[in-house]
Amino acid sequence: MSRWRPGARERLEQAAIELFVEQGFAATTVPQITARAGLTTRTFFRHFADKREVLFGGEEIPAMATRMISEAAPGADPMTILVEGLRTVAESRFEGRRDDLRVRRQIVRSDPGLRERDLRKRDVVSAAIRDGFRARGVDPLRAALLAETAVTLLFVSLDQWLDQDGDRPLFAIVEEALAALRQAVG
Amino acid sequence: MSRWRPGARERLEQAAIELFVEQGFAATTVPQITARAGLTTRTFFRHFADKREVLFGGEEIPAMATRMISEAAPGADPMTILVEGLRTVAESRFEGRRDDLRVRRQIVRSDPGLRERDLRKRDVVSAAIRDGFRARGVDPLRAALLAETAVTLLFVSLDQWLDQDGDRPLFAIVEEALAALRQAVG
DNA sequence: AGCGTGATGACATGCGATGTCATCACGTAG
DNA sequence: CTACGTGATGACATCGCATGTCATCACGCT
Repeated sequence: MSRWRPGARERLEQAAIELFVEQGFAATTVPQITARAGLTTRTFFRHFADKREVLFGGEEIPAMATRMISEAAPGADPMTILVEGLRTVAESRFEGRRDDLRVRRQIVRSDPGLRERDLRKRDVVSAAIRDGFRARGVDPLRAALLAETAVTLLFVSLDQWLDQDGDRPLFAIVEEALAALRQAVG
Repeated sequence: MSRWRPGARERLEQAAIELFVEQGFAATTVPQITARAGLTTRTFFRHFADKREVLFGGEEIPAMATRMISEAAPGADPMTILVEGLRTVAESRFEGRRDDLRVRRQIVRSDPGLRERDLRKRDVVSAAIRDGFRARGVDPLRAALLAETAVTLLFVSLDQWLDQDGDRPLFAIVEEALAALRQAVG
């Protein structure tokens, strides 16, 4: 084995979530997190830019968006690309993780600072989609509107999906939301 | 005159914007702002919850949204209420302030933390619209989608409006964005 | 065996943010 | 005219986040 136990980042994420649930985000200090993970404060900030970031590790979704849009068939309709992308993201990144996501949502809702960070992460997704469509030649206004709409559909549906008692698939709710949106604005 | 020069809040806002332009948001300390405004650090935090908030003083837009939605004609179509609300906000809160808003946008763009705060302010607007429609009996899914769409239309259009060299009215761009959205999702 | 590399620990520091109490001017009641 | 309440501000202290710097140690490569 190496000098240090492996998985420092994962241990920090786990310890942080535990402490946030136990005593709240604001009441949890970084030294408490690192103590539980068996590391030092300085190491925490080498893995995460700030205390909030420990809850928002992944950059996979914007990367998926960029890839899926750039690899779509040359003449494909943007809205078709969008819906297929939403299906892929819903099924690969959210489906089957409802309990974890509910815990996360509860923590995020408990702190305005975490809500801000959450919104910025969504904005990064939106920017990736927007830039992806622009690279395909979609005009900037439409690209921006499509990107914002995609993020709206995904996260409004995500909230409904986490609220429900049953187990309707997330993407079914996304499709329902899209139909509702079309009716509402049309 | 009173013991203290009046307009402490306005002086702090003015001094902060000046310093942010001169030397950047991160490089500006609260003591620098208060020194220029002739006040103390403690007084700054009595007027603003944190350093970012000095750029986001107004709560008028969510209040306008709540009022306009609740006072609309009983049977009015939600989308009609929305568009009329966008017209009112565009003309009363943005039109004629392009230079100020450009400076503000530049400052906000220069710092990720300010971008986060900006997104949260938009989210407050969205929540006000959503709750307003729910109070009218609109079903929750549609209320959330309408609210997010309204915020998207307003701020995507605002960006285009600040980018343009000419002087098309903001609301004209909002209408163009709505047409583009209808075509894109329909 | 020696060296480079990368992750971590140890130490120091600045600033944001907050709690507490004192100070002073104004308005109002008596 | 005096006394008191009220509200804004100043002065002081404190905590925790965030960051810079250097040392330490294991591993892999040569």
